[in-house]
Amino acid sequence: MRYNNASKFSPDCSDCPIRHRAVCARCDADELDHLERNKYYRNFQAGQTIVWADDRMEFVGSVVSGVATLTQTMEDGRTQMVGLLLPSDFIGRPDRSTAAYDVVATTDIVMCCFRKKPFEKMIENTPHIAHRLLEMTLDELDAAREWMLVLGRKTAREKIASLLVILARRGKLPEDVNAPVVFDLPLTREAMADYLGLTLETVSRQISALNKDGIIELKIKRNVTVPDIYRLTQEAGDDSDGGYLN
Amino acid sequence: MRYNNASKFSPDCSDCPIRHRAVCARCDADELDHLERNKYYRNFQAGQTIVWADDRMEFVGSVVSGVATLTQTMEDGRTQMVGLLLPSDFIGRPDRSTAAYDVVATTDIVMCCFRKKPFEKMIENTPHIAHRLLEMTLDELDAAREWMLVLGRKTAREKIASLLVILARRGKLPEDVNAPVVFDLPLTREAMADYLGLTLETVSRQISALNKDGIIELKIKRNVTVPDIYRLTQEAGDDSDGGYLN
DNA sequence: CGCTTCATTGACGACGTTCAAGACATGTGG
DNA sequence: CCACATGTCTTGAACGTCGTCAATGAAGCG
Repeated sequence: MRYNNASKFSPDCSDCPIRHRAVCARCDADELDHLERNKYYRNFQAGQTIVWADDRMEFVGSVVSGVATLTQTMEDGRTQMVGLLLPSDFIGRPDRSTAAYDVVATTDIVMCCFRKKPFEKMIENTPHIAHRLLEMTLDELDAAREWMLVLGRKTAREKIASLLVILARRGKLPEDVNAPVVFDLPLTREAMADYLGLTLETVSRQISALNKDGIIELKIKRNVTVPDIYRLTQEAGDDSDGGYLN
Repeated sequence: MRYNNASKFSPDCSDCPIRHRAVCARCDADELDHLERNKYYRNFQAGQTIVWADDRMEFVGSVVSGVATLTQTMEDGRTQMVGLLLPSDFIGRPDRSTAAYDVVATTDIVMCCFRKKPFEKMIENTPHIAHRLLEMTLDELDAAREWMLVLGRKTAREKIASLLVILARRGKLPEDVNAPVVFDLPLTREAMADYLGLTLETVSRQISALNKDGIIELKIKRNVTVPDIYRLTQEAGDDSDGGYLN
């Protein structure tokens, strides 16, 4: 949406919108300087595949703006999304030459990239990067495990509510916990289905049901208003109200 | 089974059965020396809870022998296993004071432990440990994502077959890929159900079906013979035959 | 305007859950 | 040695959630 070409970004890391959350979060001025000299921006359009599973991966990088997905596909075509990449999330694994999953941009997206070899050297020489990368990986592992509960044990309605809770929280600061939340869905019904282990028809039906029950309000198909986050959280089955995961 | 008390282990890391796979795998002699002075062994019996979710975690450690599970439980009692911990796997997260999940021993188990504070210092001072821990965490993340596909998109029969493939491979070297594999199930039907997002009845039925179809052979309830791993792999839906994940 | 993509809704059926009974193995006490 | 209890597993029958197949609607675009 905003930021649909790389030139909109200054090369100055200190202005970067993901400065304090990305893999560079713990770096000091010197380290940032070094990153600055090696980084380059890349743009991808909505729907474009950023990386193909099993292909050689010659770069790694952070999502600066936009949304991407990690998906896995079986030979008969069944697909499961295994990661949702939002701004500040990291793509690519050091020490591995090929990608394990497809990475697809679901909106226009800007990435801050590094060639893989130099980045691996930086990890070795810059403990702050290595440390932050471990921290982020552990957070992703927690998120994946949270999602395993959703996939394995929740009903269709709870699954939809769980996804909406995540999307509603991400981006919003927890200050106005009780204020209505409005946001656009960055995913199609099919992508949501792939995330939740459902069919797109079931996703559609459950969203309609939540709408009818007043848990959410849909004016336009992709725009959601959540009048009461707490009720939505209850529908998700996560009734331990206060706690936000990260 | 073997190793049901700590005294069976020499304090010498170089004799350790998980020496080359655990968090210490990359350490040199000096570093190992330091670990040796700080480690201590702990035993847990089958069924015993090693860590309770949300409890304070004052140690971290590696599974030396035996099997443990990570599980998550909803208020209404639904539970989902989110990790299966086999020898060399690591328990505990540096930089976090409380456990995120229940950790339960499903067999008698021996762990090689470190108090948390000293271990965090060692991570900072010993890049080999930090690096290996990142590597292991990335592997766990891949395993979790693999499991998300199982939970979200596979049928009950494929789920059971997937679990059996993992258990059959782990421990066996891939040299005799085509030889029959025999092993004991370290999990009850209920634990398998919790792993797979099924009920224990469905697990039982599908195991019986695989037995009837000759994919596996059950003489005793907990002992499985796999005459042809390739057929089992096909039943799991992972027909890209050769590739073992790690 | 037709074409494509995305979403909604209905009818029907399959797969897995739920509820229930019983089998099997192990251990305890009379 | 048997009676009885307990935990684990198996099997059956009925039900319900969600998937499948299909038709229709809504929005964007050349």
